[in-house]
Amino acid sequence: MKAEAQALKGHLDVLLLATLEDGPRHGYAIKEALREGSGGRFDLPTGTVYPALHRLERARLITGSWSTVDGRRRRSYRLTAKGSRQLAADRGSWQEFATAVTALLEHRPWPATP
Amino acid sequence: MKAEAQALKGHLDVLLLATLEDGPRHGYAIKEALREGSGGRFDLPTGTVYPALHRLERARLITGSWSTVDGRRRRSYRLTAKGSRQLAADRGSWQEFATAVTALLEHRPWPATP
DNA sequence: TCCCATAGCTAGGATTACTACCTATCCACG
DNA sequence: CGTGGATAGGTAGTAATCCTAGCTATGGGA
Repeated sequence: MKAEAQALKGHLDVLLLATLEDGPRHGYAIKEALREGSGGRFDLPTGTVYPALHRLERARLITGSWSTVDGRRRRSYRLTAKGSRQLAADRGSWQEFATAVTALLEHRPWPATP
Repeated sequence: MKAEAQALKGHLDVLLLATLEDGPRHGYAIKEALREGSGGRFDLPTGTVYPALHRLERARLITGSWSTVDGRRRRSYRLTAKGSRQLAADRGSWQEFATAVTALLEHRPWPATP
């Protein structure tokens, strides 16, 4: 059993959607954006990224199109309308989730302070 | 496929350990502590809680002992020394993780602010 | 009387991210 | 020239996690 495995814990999809928010990117660029945007913490193997993109495409949250740049084929992805809505919703969920976990870990009562 | 499924996303173990930080609790009480401490957000089914406790016990992060209160048998758990160390480490990991995700979702450059 | 809260449990399934592997191009360096 | 690294895409199979669905049992209140 590995120690650092499963580092993304179900939040990969939001992160992928978020990297596409300011315009289309291809898979490898998305991977790099996550690595750089997280200070190197999320340096994901391609075996994590590509299947996830396929999953998002099947769910119609993103759409991809092939192109060729410098002899290398690329698949560029962009957010669909559904994907944008999902991203907004997931952002909210993350906030809630993070607040709840932090509250429990910091031993604070839930912010219901009347 | 369910929408709200998999709500814990790999962070269940830290939360369980955290509820035991201020003293021993039995499984059901742990479940209630999580529910109340999260404002109802983490209302976990027992099929999530009990197997997780067994997992933590196998890993020697907690130890359990049987007792009987009001004719009901209980298994009380408490943190081991290893569990305490793990909790401290996991708290740090959570902070890092949450910071990274938030940075990416908020489109901020990584906190390298000079 | 009957159901709810309390208290414990398991089996099996769905989902997820990972490891390990593969192909191919372009470019820098020796 | 040729080799390795960065770029760019991919798959198969596995481990881990949390969930659903089901089970047993007690005590107390409607």
